[in-house]
Amino acid sequence: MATARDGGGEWQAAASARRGWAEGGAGRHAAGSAAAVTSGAYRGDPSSVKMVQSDFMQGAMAASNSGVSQALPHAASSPWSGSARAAPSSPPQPPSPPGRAPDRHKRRRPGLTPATPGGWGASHPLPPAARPAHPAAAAPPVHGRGQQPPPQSLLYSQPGGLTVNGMLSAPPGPGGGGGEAGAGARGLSAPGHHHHHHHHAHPHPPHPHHAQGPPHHGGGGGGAGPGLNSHDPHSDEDTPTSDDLEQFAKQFKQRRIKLGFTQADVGLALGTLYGNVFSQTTICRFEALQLSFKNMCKLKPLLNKWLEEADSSTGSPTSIDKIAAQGRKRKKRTSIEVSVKGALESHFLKCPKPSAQEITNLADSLQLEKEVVRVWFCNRRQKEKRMTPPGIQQQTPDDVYSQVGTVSADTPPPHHGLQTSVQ
DNA sequence: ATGCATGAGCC
DNA sequence: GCTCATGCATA
Repeated sequence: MATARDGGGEWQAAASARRGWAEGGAGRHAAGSAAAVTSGAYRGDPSSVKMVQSDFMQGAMAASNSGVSQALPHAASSPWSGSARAAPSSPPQPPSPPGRAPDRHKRRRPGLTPATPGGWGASHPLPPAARPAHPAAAAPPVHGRGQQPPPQSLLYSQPGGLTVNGMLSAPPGPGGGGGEAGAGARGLSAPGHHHHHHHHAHPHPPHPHHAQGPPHHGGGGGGAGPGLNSHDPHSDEDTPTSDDLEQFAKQFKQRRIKLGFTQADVGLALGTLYGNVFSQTTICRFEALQLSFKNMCKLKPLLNKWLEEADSSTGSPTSIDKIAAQGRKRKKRTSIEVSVKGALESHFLKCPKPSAQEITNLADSLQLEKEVVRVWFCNRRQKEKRMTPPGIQQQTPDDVYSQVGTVSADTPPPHHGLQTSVQ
């Protein structure tokens, strides 16, 4: 027990074999002594799982599956915004399964099911108070979570079958033109100066590891006066500034909540509207600015459209299901012990990018699988690149009565456990 | 809300 | 093997 071992090694089912997790790894993970445990027992039942979770509102996330995004390759590599390394030559070519021929290698194509009747694990116990008479077109959260979804027959899941409109193939962006907005822009500028994207020719971020200079958070001094910006953001379809993104994210969250939608609802709705489904996680991270700048830029237009849709509440019944999870199983999440985590962080401070050998040593000394350690470092680095470093808190307009200490002198709490209320 | 994980694309 | 986008599973 308490080992990183899987409950029988079955989680590796379908395509996971690629990583060799279950192949050669079977013998080496005697790891878990005390360093890491895989909490809970895995459920190898692809059909019975999902929907078991959710105490509050996370129901819909069960429905989201990685297979979806894979089915829409153009979703991952922002076609409208220049991407540093995302297929520069991939046209917004919507539906063409064979069209992805130019792929070099590893491109798995999950046998996607047309639609899953029970896929909509749906959402949430809507707070009656928060649910206005706005049955937005996006995600009609009318039926309870355990209930049968209405016999919808809308299929959009198939890459070739979707194309609800022409919008998919015609992103509002500059297309291939504005290709420079991408990676280089991640370095946020200090408030007061708008960063001008000067793409770095080399993969060296100007700042090794420290706060990405998150723009001022509405806090400001003195009071409830939000007169921070003279201009009105959230209207630009082109490369927004980090400040714009912050504003938009905040506003988006407000609206979303007012309309009574959960993050999961939105993620699903994006799928129904544009064919790109997103999980609760992603929406959450967007709102919290915990994505890379580039990623934020990519998502913003989508969310903006959703807002418009939801706002106008065009009562067009557009609920659909999404593709269900395939047999693909996932490695059980390793739970790294606190002390071990501390050790990892120490090493990270000294060396954010340890060599393979170092990783091996570290893994050995910590009694973790090498992969776990490697992934940990990857994730750690990624975290460093987020727009908003953990610890800062975005205050909602409700928090205008902040401390009287004027221009902030206190240290913000390490984490915010306070949400606006319902999710 | 977040930690660990997967996978595409790249080098 | 890395980065980056993304999400399942979990706290």
